[in-house]
Amino acid sequence: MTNELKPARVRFAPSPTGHLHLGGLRTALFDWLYARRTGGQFVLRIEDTDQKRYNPESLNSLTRGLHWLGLDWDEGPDCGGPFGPYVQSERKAFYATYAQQLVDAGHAYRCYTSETELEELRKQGKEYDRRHRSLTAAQRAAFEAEGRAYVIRFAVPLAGTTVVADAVRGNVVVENQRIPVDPVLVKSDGMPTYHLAVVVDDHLMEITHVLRGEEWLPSAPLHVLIYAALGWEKPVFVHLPIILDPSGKGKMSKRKPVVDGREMPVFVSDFIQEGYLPEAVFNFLANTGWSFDGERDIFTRAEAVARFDVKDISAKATALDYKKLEWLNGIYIRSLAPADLKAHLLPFVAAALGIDEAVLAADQRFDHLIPLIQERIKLLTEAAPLIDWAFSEEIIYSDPAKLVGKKLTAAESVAVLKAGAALLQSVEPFTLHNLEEAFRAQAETMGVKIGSFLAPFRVAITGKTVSPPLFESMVVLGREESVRRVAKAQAVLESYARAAV
RNA sequence: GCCCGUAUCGUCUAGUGGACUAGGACUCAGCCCUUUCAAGGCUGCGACCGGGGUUCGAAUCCCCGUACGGGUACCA
Repeated sequence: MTNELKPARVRFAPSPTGHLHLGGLRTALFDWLYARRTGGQFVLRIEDTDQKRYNPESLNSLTRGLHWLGLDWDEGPDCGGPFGPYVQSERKAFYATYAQQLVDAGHAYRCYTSETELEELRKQGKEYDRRHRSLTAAQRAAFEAEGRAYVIRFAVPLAGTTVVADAVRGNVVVENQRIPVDPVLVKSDGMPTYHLAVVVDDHLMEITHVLRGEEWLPSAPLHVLIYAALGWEKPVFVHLPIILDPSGKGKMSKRKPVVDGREMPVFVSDFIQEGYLPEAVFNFLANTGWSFDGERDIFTRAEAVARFDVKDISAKATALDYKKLEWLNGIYIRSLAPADLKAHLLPFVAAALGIDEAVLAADQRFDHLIPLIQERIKLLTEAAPLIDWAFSEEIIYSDPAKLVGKKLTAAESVAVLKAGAALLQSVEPFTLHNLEEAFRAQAETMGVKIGSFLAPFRVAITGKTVSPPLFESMVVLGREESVRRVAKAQAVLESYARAAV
């Protein structure tokens, strides 16, 4: 298709403080979508300017999460690029240079107020009072002579307004007086704050579109002011709507929300662990805050890339609909070729059953079971409980009453089981078709509805009242084991029937 | 408190002044199919936050109110 959009340079700039969150993943996804749509570049940059909250493990989980979703970047800490380094802690020299430039131009100043002094102000309900904004040379020299630590603060204009041009909201106008009083640009430890670093890096890396969460909108005017003070051209701001807790009240937090009594995943690692397919999460996330069109909910990566545009992003915060995500995951599971589903299922089922992956992979029963459960699961984790019976040595009929078919007495169920056992032994060959034919004929002969007739066998074979299709299950198990289970069930039910009388 | 943003079925959304008796999807209910459970098919319930304007005409534009969300750090 013709590409009418200019190639964009976008970046995903997470801070490595913990696990990658769904909201962060969505931001990364939109970044990627826009870069790919326009034929531009997707840059990964690590914003680790807060050494107190730095968590070295988060970088791994971050790249793992992005790769899992199928996102790739053109420049970043791992692969380098022409605008490196891509880790902010390695870019301190840049920030120092531009901070000094701002100070020299009178747009920023050294503030010697200590954190304890600030704390006292705060206790009195006051904010910073710009006390060092216009120090005389002598005052400044005195502080320096004392060896006092300082921060560099931005001198926010005392009057006027600042306009943030946001691609999804239009112009947001803010009075400069409402911008927080002279925000810190460089901390006393020499590290820049987000505000300085993000502006310097986005400019130096030639970022054209800044996609980030809406929580940044309030500080965007400050950023606009910094761009102006430095004489730089601004990027296009695209503030993405916040992803809300499923209840719709409040941002998603680290705490797992509970839906229908179940705890739902919040970190990307949770989604991986709980059996979600990356394609489904991709599709779902693309639909939160953006939509393919009014009619289709399901689309491929390529289709999303071909249609994505930042101007179509919604400004409305969205509650996470886990039910819909699960439904979508089910759709994607059903669309998988059996071999692919097997590959996805292997680690989950092997772990749940306590079987070695290689052993399970070679087990023919597993192959035969997969098509039987494909349309019955929404999550990969749901497979094991559906097929564990096929791999257990012994079925325990702890509740013999379950072996009784609907509208049947225990004694009648014993008779059913007995008749079926005979069939299991005689059917030749032991195939789906033959079994079904024989059982249906027998049920009719005995005047029992097929559903009731089969119920005792379902429990005998699988130990459960809900299972994959029965005849298929018997075939998977084989004649011998099927006969053995039915015989045991029959014995259990007989003694239960006797006791009941 | 102050600042900013947002406001269509319970949820995700389509809708950019007339094509809207407001469309799709999830959820929920019912029916069909059916060896259980699913899957699938069909049907149904269900919304333009309120009030003022502007206009021949408003879900769509403006104002006020309300509600919700976000921000208000030497965190990002």
